Amino acid sequence: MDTAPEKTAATLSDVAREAGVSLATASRSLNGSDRKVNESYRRRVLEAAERLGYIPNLFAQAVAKGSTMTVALLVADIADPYFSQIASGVINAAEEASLVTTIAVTGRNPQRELATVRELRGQRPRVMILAGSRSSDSEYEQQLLGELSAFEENGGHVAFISQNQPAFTTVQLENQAGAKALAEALVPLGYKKFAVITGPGNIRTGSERLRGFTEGLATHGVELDEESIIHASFTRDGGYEGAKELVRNGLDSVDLVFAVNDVMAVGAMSAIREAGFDPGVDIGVAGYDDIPTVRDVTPPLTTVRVPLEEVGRRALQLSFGSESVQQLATAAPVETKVVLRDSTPSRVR
Amino acid sequence: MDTAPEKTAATLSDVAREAGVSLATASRSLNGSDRKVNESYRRRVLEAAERLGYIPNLFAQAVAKGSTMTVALLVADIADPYFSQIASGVINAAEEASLVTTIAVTGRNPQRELATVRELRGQRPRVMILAGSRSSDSEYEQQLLGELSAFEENGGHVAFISQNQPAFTTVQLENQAGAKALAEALVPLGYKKFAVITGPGNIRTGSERLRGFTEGLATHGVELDEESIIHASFTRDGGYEGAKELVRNGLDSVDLVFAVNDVMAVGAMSAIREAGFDPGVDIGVAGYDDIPTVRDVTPPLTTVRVPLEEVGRRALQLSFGSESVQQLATAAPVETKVVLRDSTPSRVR
DNA sequence: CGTTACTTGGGAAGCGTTTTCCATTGAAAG
DNA sequence: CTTTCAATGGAAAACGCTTCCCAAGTAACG
Repeated sequence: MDTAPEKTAATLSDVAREAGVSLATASRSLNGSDRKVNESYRRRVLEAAERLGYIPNLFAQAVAKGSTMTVALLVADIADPYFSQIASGVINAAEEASLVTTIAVTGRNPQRELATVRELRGQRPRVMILAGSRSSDSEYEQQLLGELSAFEENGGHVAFISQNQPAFTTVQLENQAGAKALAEALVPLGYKKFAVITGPGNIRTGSERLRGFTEGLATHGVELDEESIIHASFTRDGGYEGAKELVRNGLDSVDLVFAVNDVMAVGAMSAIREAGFDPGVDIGVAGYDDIPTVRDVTPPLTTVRVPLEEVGRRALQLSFGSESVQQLATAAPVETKVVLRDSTPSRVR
Repeated sequence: MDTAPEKTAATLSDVAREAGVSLATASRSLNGSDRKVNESYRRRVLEAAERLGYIPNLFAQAVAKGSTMTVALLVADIADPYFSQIASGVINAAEEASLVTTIAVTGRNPQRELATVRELRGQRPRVMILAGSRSSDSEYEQQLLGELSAFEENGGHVAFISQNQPAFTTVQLENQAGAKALAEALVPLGYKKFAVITGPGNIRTGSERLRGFTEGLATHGVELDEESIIHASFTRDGGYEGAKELVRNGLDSVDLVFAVNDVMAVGAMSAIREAGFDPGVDIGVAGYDDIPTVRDVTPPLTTVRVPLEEVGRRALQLSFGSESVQQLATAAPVETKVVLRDSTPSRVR
């Protein structure tokens, strides 16, 4: 049995001893301290560290300093492109600030989300970023908000993405305005009879987009009746099933289906196609988010672009900014923009 | 200015004092200790903790115990579905074992990868999982391997995904065998003239898949000439550009293009379509990985399924397993399977 | 009952750092 | 020459926890 030697990693005391200096001096030479240390000492320490392959223990540092290098990110599902893009932005921004990102997933389960937040607090992260799809289930919501307030009172920062969460820093995603703009861009193309596939009632992002869309239609005097709104799970399969239901209800009268996010829209398109309709020809389809893949489905999907990477980045920066910067940026929402593609060709003449 | 009170979080001593017991007893009642503590004491501690909103400081625990609760995951690009699915598996498995996952991205840059590994060591994670696309650039590779060995010598675990990295635990992805099987499934469908879009020469996953594919063709007496192999970046845009190049070189003689991963294949399909060809009709297209979106592109993409979530999960489990379990599982690669879809219809008769 | 053997609380050491505080030195100032 | 002060090294306290070790209490046993 080739049992490994398993000598534990070199510690700072090892380095100090090796260099023949005190612990204090070693610490000061290695980690950015304001205290000056004689160049010759510093060199000796650095060399000793090199020789021993010393790597400072981040956790011990955190304990000693009373502040950590971590930012915690909560997402519903990291495999969903929406979240993985946000994560990408957060991670990159964090690395630039030499912070470490830890990710936890909630699976859109409020109960689990609450539990996760609680556990995450144990990490004493500098920032906790909660991304999207917060449910509006009030029982848990209260507790969640309470937990987060406590976290902030102990010196942590919280940033929400997408929710308008008055008590905390938020990267506003303008779901309602974006969806409204989409509707207003669609009507002039000649679409008359709309259907919407949205998420479960308790998912805010979905409701907001639905509301905005309805509003946009109303502006043009188009009404969206109850039967054309169908609720499904917030995933690709949800979109697929939603469209199936739409088909069952008789798709013929419908002009255009708006799925409240791109993955749902993509699923819907597949279902529509399977039902023998030709998306983009027989019926328009639109999504929301502009995730990368929608350029590559056929036909390319009309959607509302939201710069997800940028959003993640911004969430991190915001949570560090001074009060005023936060106010400002919270006030100035991220730029969303309607992107018309072939899935919604013009129908006029 | 509504300056927050900013009382720092309750500590274990606070709890002990509040409950009127010693630190030791408090610790033992709260965190799973083997030592039994009198029920009445335990209750008092628990109540005190509740009252104070005490949450144990994970880092302090880690320092005290000399072992951490983190697993570090290194990916090239978290926004790439390939990696985000793996990440999903890792995170879920980690949470089940109540471990915290930290993610770092390397952007496929060997230099950055090396630096990241070095920094990650500072976290003293229980496990470090390096996912895919390791380059075979020997200069950095040596240093990387050295860094990892040092990490293991200090008691850490390392798991590779996809690479056959003899010195470390590895989740084998059978790239070569999978691609070979794909080729062997494709030839009988009547395809004769193949082209391959692969990654930069130094990305192993790409080379292995290319090699397997070539091998599979050879089995059936089909040869793949140098000009039909084009190198591009390992991303969607790489696939797109690669296909464009293929088109420029004259696509007419080509029957089927195999892109070594799905995102590339999807990009390639778009380029092919833009060039006026009809993928799946004029020309077959195949990818690799079976990421979720390929079901929803048109036509649905033929590919090789690799259960990415499962792979991530397994990577984590493996790195904890006993020696023998590791050997076994390292030996038993994860199951890959050719999935024929409409992008490669049969051409015979 | 007297011994021995468990239990179980608490004091204190220890984990790997940072940082406070003191002590020493040497130079500038009078 | 003293006196004062800015520099800079080191001893030790501190961070928030776990755990070793001891002592006191209780149970078991002959």
